[in-house]
Formats: sequence, structure tokens, C-alpha cells
Amino acid sequence: MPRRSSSHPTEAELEVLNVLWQRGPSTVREVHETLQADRQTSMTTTLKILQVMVEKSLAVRKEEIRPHRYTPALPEEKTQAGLLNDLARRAFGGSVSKMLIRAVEDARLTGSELREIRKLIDGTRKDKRGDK
Amino acid sequence: MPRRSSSHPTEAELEVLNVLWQRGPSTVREVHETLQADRQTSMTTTLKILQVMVEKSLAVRKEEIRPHRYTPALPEEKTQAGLLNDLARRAFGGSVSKMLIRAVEDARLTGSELREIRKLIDGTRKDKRGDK
DNA sequence: GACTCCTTACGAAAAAATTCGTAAATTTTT
DNA sequence: AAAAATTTACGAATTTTTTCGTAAGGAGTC
Repeated sequence: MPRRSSSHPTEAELEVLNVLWQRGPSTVREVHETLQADRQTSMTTTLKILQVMVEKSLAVRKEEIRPHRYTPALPEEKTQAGLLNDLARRAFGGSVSKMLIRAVEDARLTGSELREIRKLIDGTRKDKRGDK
Repeated sequence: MPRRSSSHPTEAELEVLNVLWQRGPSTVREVHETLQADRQTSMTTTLKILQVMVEKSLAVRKEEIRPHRYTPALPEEKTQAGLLNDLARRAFGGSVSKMLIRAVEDARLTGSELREIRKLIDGTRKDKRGDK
């Protein structure tokens, strides 16, 4: 079964994506050195992961300049939303709202965070009037 | 690095946990037949996964009766909370609240779901008065 | 161009996760 | 209690992911 070209980022790939989101277009070296803080691998490992990510269309490589620059194929928000949906599917019977409710219950949120979420909800709610 | 005994459930393990959460104490056969809906594997595969889960302390095996019964080692809520924290760490810079805000933005929630979340927030908020 | 230095390609080893076949153990049926 | 059916143990094959070593490619310097 072909995994390349669909599916979600693996663990190592997600770490790389975090760097790309944070840094913007980056060289292998830049990604690698950023990762060195947590992970302890050789640079060809980082390169390989990036290459696989390009194969899978998780990242894009710009070859105009050298060294090549890598960027995320999708905006951070899209990937994060995908991961959230995936987790809802895998661990919450497919229900995003169940997941959210559990998360709000569990999370230790500060007052300002709660206010922010509440604001979001109030905003969304306008569009939902009349909903069941 | 020993993975057994710590860490999070793998993909296949999570599928099994879903069944155990849903069904309560179950035999290998029961788990396997429930999984057959989605997955297409032999029963010894299901058994093996269960055995590994016991090794990792993700599940408990009751041997009093036969066939053996398996149960989740942790309550559903604990594991779900762990997975949420893990996702926050891996994809949201460690911030649960960032993740939540993104999730509320993205999710298409119904009015009643929004009300429920709002109620939770209002409830939590009492304990947070005076917070920044 | 020859020599360095850095970057990229490539294939394969190592590690992790999933799958299964076979046989031993146990229970059920006859 | 023998035969049949089911359950469990076990080790190994397969697949996926991560890691790396080695060599090829390209850029800059002498």
C-alpha cells in the first residue's frame, strides 16, 4: 500500500515541519542545527527526511538557489487541523467536539486563555443561531 | 532505548484500546472480530498486539477465566488526555491552549456543542478568578 | 585544473511496528 | 479419553521509519 503521497507526517517529519514553520524557508543545515537541540543525529539523516518529505509532498524544495531551501507544502494551520481531526478520529470515536470538551476539561487554562476561547465561541455562535 | 513500559500507544494499539473502551473486558476473539470491520488481519495478529500491550502495561490480562479477558490499564480519559498533551507538544509548540484555540476555530461545532463548551469554561472560570 | 569545503544522492543498515505461521496448551465435543 | 475446536505462545517475516556511510556533485580558492 503506497504511503507516499498521502497520509500524515511521521514523528521525525513533524519535528522538521515545526522547524520550517518557525524559520520559514530553510537549508538542510539550518534545519539540522535547529533540531540538534533535541535530537542527536547526523546531517544526512535530516537531509534524508527532507527528501522523503518532498516525495510525500509534505515539503517543497526550491532549487534555484544553493544550498536548496525547503518549505512546508501546507500552511501550519492546515497540517495542525489535519492532525487534530486525525486524533479525533483515532481516539475520540471521530468526534471533534468530544475531543474538545475533554481537552477543555483537562487543560489548565488561564483566565485569559478561557476568555479567548469564549470569545471565539461567541463569535462562531452568531452563525449557528437556529441550530439544534 | 526501551520503549516497552512507557510512551504512548501505537496506531494499532490505539485501535485495540478503542475496542476495549467500548466493550469493556474482552477476549482476543471479541476484540479481533470488532476490529474486522476496519482492519483485515489474522487473529494471532490481534493476540500479539494485546500481548505487547500487556508487556507495555497498556492493557491488563485477567487469567482467572478462560479465554483470558483484556482490559485497558488506564481509563479512557487518562489516555485521551495524554494523547492531547502529546499532540500539543509535538505540533503546537507545547501549548495546549494554542491547540485548543485552533481546534475551536477549525471545528464545525453545533450550537449545543458550543453551549456545552461554554458551560465548561464558565465552570472552570470560577476557580480562575484573579488569574491574569 | 587540482585541492578543499560544503551539499546532495543513494543505497543499505538499524530500529520500530505490524503481521503471520506453526505448534503447544487448553477446553469442548463426541 | 480421543478427537475436534479454540486459545495461547513464540519466533520469525514483513513493512515502515529512522539512521547513517560513502560517494558523487558543485562552488570557491590557489
